[in-house]
Amino acid sequence: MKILNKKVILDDGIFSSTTDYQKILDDIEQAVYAIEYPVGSGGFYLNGERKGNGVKPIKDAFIEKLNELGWDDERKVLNPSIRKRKIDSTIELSDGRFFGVEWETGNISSSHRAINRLQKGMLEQDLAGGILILPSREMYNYLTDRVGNFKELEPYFELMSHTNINGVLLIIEIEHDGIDPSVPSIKKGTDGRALI
Amino acid sequence: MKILNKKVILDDGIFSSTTDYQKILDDIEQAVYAIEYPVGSGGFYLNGERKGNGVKPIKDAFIEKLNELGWDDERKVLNPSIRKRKIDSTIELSDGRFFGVEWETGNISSSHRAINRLQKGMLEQDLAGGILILPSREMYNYLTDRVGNFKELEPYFELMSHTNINGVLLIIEIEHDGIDPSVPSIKKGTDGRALI
DNA sequence: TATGGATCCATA
DNA sequence: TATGGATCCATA
Repeated sequence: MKILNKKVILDDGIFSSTTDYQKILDDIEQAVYAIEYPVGSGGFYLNGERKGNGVKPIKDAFIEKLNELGWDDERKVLNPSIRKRKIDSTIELSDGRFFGVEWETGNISSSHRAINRLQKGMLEQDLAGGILILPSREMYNYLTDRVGNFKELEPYFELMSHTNINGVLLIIEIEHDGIDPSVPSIKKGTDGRALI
Repeated sequence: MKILNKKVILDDGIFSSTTDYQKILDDIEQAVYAIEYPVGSGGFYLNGERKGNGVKPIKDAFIEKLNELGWDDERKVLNPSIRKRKIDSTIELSDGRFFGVEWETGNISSSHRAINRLQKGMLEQDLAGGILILPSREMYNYLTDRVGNFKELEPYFELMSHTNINGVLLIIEIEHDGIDPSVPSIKKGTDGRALI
């Protein structure tokens, strides 16, 4: 899997200048690039059937990879305030706050909620920042109809930036490495481990 | 149908002091209270089956009533900029701007998008304000699972207020008048006219 | 019971 | 093709 774009929605320049933040970006890149399909292919290939691939296994693979890098998925996290926020994956920072990542697999409308969930955590000082990861519109063509995608959320980026909430908020656009008609469709319920 | 609550999310005190705004609130109240089920009962009664009632006919009845009061549903509106915004119902103001109303019937996550849609219109100066109408949690119990409801959006109200966008933004909580096991369930696809 | 999601539909 | 919706599922 590859990263096409990292769009900065909010950045007050403070947390983004820390080494904690650099480590977070490294982890995210590593986890995205680690997602393989088929396993061992050295890349992420979809079979080209439009609306033909389920999204959950891809997300599971990413979250599992972050777990390996020391992050906590929403079931692992112990801090009560963070646990209630039900953020896909979080990591604790040197100052006791957290950083949250959402990998969007629901309907595009739930991408609006995901951004709100991250901004709410920032506004309430639990989060130093957050990242929402979305498929490109090109990748979206091969996934479950109406799932969140970068292009469809783009018209709202300016609105989402129009606030004085402190911290860093990014939206990262990802994409498959190519189409390969010989690979099977990714089905709903497939074990995410199979994609790392 | 009755109104339980009018929550002010944004109000800069300017548009909210106009007679245009008073007329808008009157129209909304009139349209909500005009929704009857069964027709002629003088109220809005649900049959008490949990998750048993479709929401579209209720919305259709409300939008049709606003049309009668001079508002434009998303298919009627002619102004190109407003038309693109796909707001459920709008009305043109004395100053050439518009006011928008969304009656939420989709998933709760789409209520986040509906608020963003209204705030975007306000930020871009097309709208002087907007209203989102949501069922109470009590009413939600009898509607399609996971539809937008006031209580579930409430934790986000403070975040939604945390911006300096000009104009008025309200969230109105509505509720049925009572339960009557003798009335039929409201089914998907039922003509909204039947509920006015 | 509460909340995030996953999926497919309708219409311009 | 693009966008808002409508519905039901999974899990804590």
